[in-house]
Amino acid sequence: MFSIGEVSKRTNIKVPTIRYYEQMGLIASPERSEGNQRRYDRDGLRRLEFIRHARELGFSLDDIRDLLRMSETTDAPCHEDVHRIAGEHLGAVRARIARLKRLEAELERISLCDAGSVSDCAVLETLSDHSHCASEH
Amino acid sequence: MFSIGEVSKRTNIKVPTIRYYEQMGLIASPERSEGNQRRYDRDGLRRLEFIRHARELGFSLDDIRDLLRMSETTDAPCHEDVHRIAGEHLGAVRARIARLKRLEAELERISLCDAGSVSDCAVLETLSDHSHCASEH
DNA sequence: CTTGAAGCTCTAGCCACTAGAGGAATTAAG
DNA sequence: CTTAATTCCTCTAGTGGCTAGAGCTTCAAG
Repeated sequence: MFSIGEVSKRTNIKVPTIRYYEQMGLIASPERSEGNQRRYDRDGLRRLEFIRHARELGFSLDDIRDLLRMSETTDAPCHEDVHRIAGEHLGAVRARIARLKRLEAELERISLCDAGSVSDCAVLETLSDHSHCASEH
Repeated sequence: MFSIGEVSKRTNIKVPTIRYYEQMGLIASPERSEGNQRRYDRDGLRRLEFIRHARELGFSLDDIRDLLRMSETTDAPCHEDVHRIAGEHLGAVRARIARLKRLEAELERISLCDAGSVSDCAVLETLSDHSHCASEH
């Protein structure tokens, strides 16, 4: 049995966040000690690890609720849903990467321009004038 | 003189967002018509374009407040600050790209695995078991 | 002059936490 | 066994960056 602090250390999820997940119905209310403190078992720990991992992958708490529900039942259609959710998410992640790469290029241009030659540095002009952009966005 | 709706169309910033920026002190309160409606001039428009562009580059409203302040004064140290802010931001963007690429790889693995062979599909196991990850995160 | 779109202010909601107050329980040291 | 430090509890409120809606007023086209 683990205290919430233990679980926090093991999962790298902050204590208030664990309580928040409980409140949001992502995890069941765990048993309590005589003094009303939360006590988690291995299963609770696993569930939180699942959640943290899915969060790192960028899934919303709503998605995770679905994924967790699916992970409890083992029917075929549910698993298709898992693939659908992951697939949708993959698209979004790819779009974000593409977008960030454009931003990277522009920021590079901004932050590498010579900071010494003050007056003709185009940083702020770049920020205000869209036509300076290397790519549209 | 442009109405807030005009400005919204020209800058692609939604009307309530423009009012929000005013409330947050990012733009000055514009003149008003006789009937108390906001009227913007070219300068107001430019300022909002600056903001939108900086937002697209991922700067926070706080950063943008600084950048705007700098864009009004033209001293050397300020411009160095611009470079610093942009540089810091570049680092963060690069980190995000790297992280997203790892996620992309993992999501690819999840969403491409055969949805037909149900029972031994490792999607949910992947989500729960960190050791399956191709790279640590 | 009418009507419908667009404007106004104000409050509240969104997500996923995070912070703080004020108090109770647990644990390690002496 | 007692003390002191730490962790835990609940509860409320705040964060960023908007977004939505209610209920009203103003503007512009026909």
